[in-house]
Amino acid sequence: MRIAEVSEQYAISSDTLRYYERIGLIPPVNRNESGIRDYNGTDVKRVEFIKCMRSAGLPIEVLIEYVGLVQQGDTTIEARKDILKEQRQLLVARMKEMQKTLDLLDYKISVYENAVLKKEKELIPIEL
Amino acid sequence: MRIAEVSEQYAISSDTLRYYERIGLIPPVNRNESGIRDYNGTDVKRVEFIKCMRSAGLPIEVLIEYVGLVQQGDTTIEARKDILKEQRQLLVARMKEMQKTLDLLDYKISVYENAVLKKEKELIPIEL
DNA sequence: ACTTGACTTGGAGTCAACTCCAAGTGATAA
DNA sequence: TTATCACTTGGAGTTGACTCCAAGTCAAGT
Repeated sequence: MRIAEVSEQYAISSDTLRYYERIGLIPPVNRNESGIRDYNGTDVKRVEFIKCMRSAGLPIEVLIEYVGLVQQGDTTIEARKDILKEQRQLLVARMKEMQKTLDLLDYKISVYENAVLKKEKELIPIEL
Repeated sequence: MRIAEVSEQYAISSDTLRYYERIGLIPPVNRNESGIRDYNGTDVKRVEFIKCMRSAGLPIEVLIEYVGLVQQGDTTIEARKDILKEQRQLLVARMKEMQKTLDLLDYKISVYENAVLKKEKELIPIEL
């Protein structure tokens, strides 16, 4: 799979994919004879994983550490689990914050809806 | 209320509070005789609102637009409602993404837990 | 043979949102 | 009176995460 295909499939720009590789978030992708990236199944899976994690706001630094540990093999399983657990906890905290904000937004929107209704009533006398 | 108190109460740095005022996210706060900010109830409420919205990731630009409309009075109620509704929808979308990520994290963590259990079993022979 | 188009690189630029700094002021404590 | 301390300003610097660019390579189509 060429970079443009991966880019399209996951809606990540080619620039970003190269950037991820440059900073070590994705290990060096294999190249064909003319030096062009050829993403294999493992590469694509990793892109998918990164995309998912990034979409939830996990920092790139943490993800670099995590994929580094994955590369190092089974001895790092505990460390990897710890990272995921910590990020999970931070994610839950962020979601709770967002839920609070959502509740406030819903309340404010309902207040505005009522304000609009009231205005409409004023414009249309009861007799009609 | 002096800036340091507001800062402490809402865990927002004084620098950030001054920054918010400078960019128009908070309207100019009243000063005492020596030019020092004295936040009144309305100011504090606004800080609280901003903090809540920012913690959920609503962009500063959007919030500036919103508080600008609030300043302009009742004629802007529809526009304000539209902004809040749009941001609500974006927020729900982000939360859905995060829920997907949370599910994947939980799955991965459970896989790691099992891997650890398996390792422990290997170390402790059945006979014991 | 030449153009087109997708790729390559290293490095610079951008953006949002802060965060820090130097130099100055004014009220209180020793 | 002098030191301390919280505040003030305008402006510069930082951070995280991209995003863009110029110059070059290579394979395929006309």
